[in-house]
Amino acid sequence: MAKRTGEKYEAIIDAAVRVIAEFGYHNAQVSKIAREAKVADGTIYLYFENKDDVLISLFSEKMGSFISEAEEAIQHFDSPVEQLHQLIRLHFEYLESDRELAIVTQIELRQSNPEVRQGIGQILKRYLDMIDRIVEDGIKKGLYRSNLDVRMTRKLIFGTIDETVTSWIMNDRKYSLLSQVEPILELFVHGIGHQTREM
Amino acid sequence: MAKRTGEKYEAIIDAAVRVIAEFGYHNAQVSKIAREAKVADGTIYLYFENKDDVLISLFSEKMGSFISEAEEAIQHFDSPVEQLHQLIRLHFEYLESDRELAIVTQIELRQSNPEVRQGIGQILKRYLDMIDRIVEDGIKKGLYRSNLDVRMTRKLIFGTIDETVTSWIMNDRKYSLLSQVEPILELFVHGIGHQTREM
Amino acid sequence: MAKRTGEKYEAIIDAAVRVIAEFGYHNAQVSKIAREAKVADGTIYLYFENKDDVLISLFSEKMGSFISEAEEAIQHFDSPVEQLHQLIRLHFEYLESDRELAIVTQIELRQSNPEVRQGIGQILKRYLDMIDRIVEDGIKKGLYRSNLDVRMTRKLIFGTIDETVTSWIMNDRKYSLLSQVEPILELFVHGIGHQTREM
Amino acid sequence: MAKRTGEKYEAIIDAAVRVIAEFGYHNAQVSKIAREAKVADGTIYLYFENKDDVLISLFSEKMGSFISEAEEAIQHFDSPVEQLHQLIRLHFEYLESDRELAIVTQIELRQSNPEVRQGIGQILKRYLDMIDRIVEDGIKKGLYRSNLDVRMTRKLIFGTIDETVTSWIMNDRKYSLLSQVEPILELFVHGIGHQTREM
DNA sequence: TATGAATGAGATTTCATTCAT
DNA sequence: TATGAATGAAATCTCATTCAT
Repeated sequence: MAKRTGEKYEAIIDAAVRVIAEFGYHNAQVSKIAREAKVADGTIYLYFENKDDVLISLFSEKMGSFISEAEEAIQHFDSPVEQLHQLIRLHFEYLESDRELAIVTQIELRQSNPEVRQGIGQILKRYLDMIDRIVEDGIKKGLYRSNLDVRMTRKLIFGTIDETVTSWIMNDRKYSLLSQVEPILELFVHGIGHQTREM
Repeated sequence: MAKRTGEKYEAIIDAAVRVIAEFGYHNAQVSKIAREAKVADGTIYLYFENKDDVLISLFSEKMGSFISEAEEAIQHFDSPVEQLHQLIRLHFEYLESDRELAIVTQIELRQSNPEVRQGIGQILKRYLDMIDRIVEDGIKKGLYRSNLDVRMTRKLIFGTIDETVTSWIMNDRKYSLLSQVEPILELFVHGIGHQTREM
Repeated sequence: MAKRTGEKYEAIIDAAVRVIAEFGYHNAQVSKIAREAKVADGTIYLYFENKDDVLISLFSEKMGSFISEAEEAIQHFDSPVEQLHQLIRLHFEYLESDRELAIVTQIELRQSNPEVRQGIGQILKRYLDMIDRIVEDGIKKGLYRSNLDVRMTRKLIFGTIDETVTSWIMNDRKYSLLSQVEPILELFVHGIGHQTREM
Repeated sequence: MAKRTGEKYEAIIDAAVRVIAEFGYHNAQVSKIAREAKVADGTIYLYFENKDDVLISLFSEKMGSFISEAEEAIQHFDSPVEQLHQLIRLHFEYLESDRELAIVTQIELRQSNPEVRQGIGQILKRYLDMIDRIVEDGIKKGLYRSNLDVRMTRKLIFGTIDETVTSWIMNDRKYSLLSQVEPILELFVHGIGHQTREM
C-alpha cells in the first residue's frame, strides 16, 4: 500500500530529520512533519505505513545508504587497518557534514519505542557485520592479534565510535569530529597500555 | 515536600524497576507501579515529585549507590590497570546479579524524556570522572601510554562497556557478562594490533 | 491554531450552555460537553485552546454579542433616560428569552477559576462603559443630577440589575423579569425617598 | 460529632480566612488551612463536618456576627433613613477594617460550590430581611415613597452595596470604602434624576 | 482529643490515524 | 493522489477524607 519512492517520500523523510533535530523526538508530531514537508497529514500515510515506518525509513535511507557507500569504499583498501581507518573517517565525515542527521540518529531516535529501535538495529547489523569482516580479515592477515574475540572487538570499535559521536553532539560539536579519527584508531590498534608487548 | 526515604520509598523504586523491566518504559504507568508496590497511586506523590522523579531516583539509587561502592572499592588497589579491571568487574557483576535493573538502565530508561535523561546524565558523570581519574593516574604512573587523550580514552572505556552490557541484554543474556571482563581489559590494554610497538 | 468559527464552534458553545445549565459548572466535563455537541472530545480542541477558552468564548459570544446589539440599539434614542430604559429592557429580554444562558452567566460561571473570571470581566467592561456613557450624557443634558458620581452611579445601576437577574433565577423564575424593568427604572430615577427635592 | 466551639475551632476559621485571602479559593487546600491553623489535617474534621462546613461556618461566624451587631445597632435610630445610613456605614466599616475577610466573602467564596453558596445564602437572608424591615418602616413612616416595591428596593440596596464593595476590592482598595457611604445613601434616597418630582 | 500517612476517584488534553471529499 | 477535519483512547496528578495509633 505504502509507496516507498517519489519526491514526497523523500520530502517527508527530510522534513522528519529537520523537525526531530529542531524540536526533539518527543515533539516531532506527524502533523509538524507534514507541515514541514508541505504535504497534508494524510499524505504521509500514502507513503508510509505509520509514524514508526517514517522513523525507520529515515534511518534506513540515511544510514543505510551511508553503509552501502562505506562498504564500497573500503574495498579499495587492502589493509584491514586502513579499512578500519577509512570506515571511521567516512562515518565521522558523514555525520559531521550533516549535523541535523547526527542529532537525529545519535540522540533523538534512541528515545523511540521498541519497534523503531528494532528496525534501526536491523540496519545497524550491516554496519556491525562490516566491522566483523575487517577484524576477521585483520586477524587472518596477521595485522590484528590472533587471539582477538571478534564479537568483543566489534563492541570495542562500535561502542567507542558511537560514544565519540554522541559525546561530540552533546558538547555542541565544539570541536571537529574528523580530528578524532587518528586518536581513535591509535587507541584501537595500540590500546592504552605502555610497552604492552613486553609486559 | 516529597519524602525521599522510608520503606515505601524503596518499595516504589523496586516496583518501578520490576514493572519497567516487565512491561517496558512505555507501558509503565504510575498506577501499574503503585499496584506493584502495593500502595495507592497518590502515595507515590508523597515520596516523589512526579513520575520523572521516580525514574531519576531509581537511577540515582541503583546506579548512584553502585558508583559509590565502586569508588570505594577501587581505592584498595594501587595499580590503575587493576583499578580498571575491578571497575569493569564490579560493573558487570552488579548488572549480572540484577537482570531487571540491567534491562531498565541499559534499555528502557534510554527511551525516557529529556528531563529524565538529563537527571541520568548527571549521575553518570561521576562514573565518567572515575574513569578519568584511573586513566590520569595510569599515565602518571607510566602504566598507560603517556600520549593518551584522556577524554578519548574515557570514551573507549565507557563506550565499550556500555555496548557490551547492552549487547548482553539484547542477546537475552545467553552468556555470562562476567566472562567478558578479561577480554575487555585485554583489549583496552593491548589494543587490537599485533606487535604494534614495532610497526 | 484554534479555529474560532464554524458550525461546530457554535455547536460546542451551545452544548456547553446546556450542559452547564443542567449539571452545574462543577459537573460540566469536557467529555459531557462533547457528547452533547455530538463531536469527539478532541474536536473541542480544534476550536478552542482549552476548557477555559470554551467558557470565556461562551460568555464572549453570548454576552458580547448582546452588548454589541445593545450598544447599537440605544443609539436610536436621544434621551439618556430612555437609553437606560432600553438597556435594562434589552438585558432582561435577552436573559428571559434564554433561561439556560441566564443560569450559566449569572450563577454557574461565577464559580469558575480566576482565568475565566478575568476573561469575563474584560467582556463586562464594555457593558460598564456603556452605562458610564449614558450617565455622563444624562448629566450633560441636565436629565440626571449634576453632582452624580459616575462611578458610583454605575455601581448602582449594574449592581441592581445584576442582583435582580440573579434573584429572578434563584427564585426559579417564577415571575417575569421584564415586569421588573419599569420598577427598576423608577427607582433609579426617583430614588426611594419621598418628596426628596423639597426636603 | 463536629464540635463547633473552642480555641481550635476559631483558629481553623481564622486560618481559613488568611489562606483563602492569600492564595485564593482554588488554592486553599484543607492541608494548607490546617498548617496555617497549626493543627493536623485530621483535626479539622473533629471540629467541622467537611471542607464546605468550614467555609459556611466561616461566613456564618464572620458575617453572621456582623449582622447581629448591625441589627442591634440600627435599633438605636428611629429614622429609617438614618437606619439605612448606619447599616451601610457599619457594613463598610466592618469590611474596611478586615480586608482579608472582605476578599474572602466578597470575591473568593463566590467561586465555591452550590452547597456552600446555599449556606451563605441562608445567612445573607437575615441581612436582606433587615433591609426589608427598614424599607417597610420607611414607607410606613412616610419617609420613603409609598409605591415602593419592597423586594425591588431591597435588590437596589443590596446589589449596589455588594457591587460597591466588590469594586473596592477589585481596585485594590485604593480609596476609602467609608467615603462611599454618603454618596450611596444620596443616590438611594434621591435617585439619579434631576428635579424628578416636578417632571 | 489529636495526628498525619495513606487513600483512590476523577478529568483535561494530546496526537497518531482515518476517511469522506 | 491528496487533503485535513475529525476521532477517541489513554495517563498523570490532586486533594478531601479516613483511621490506626
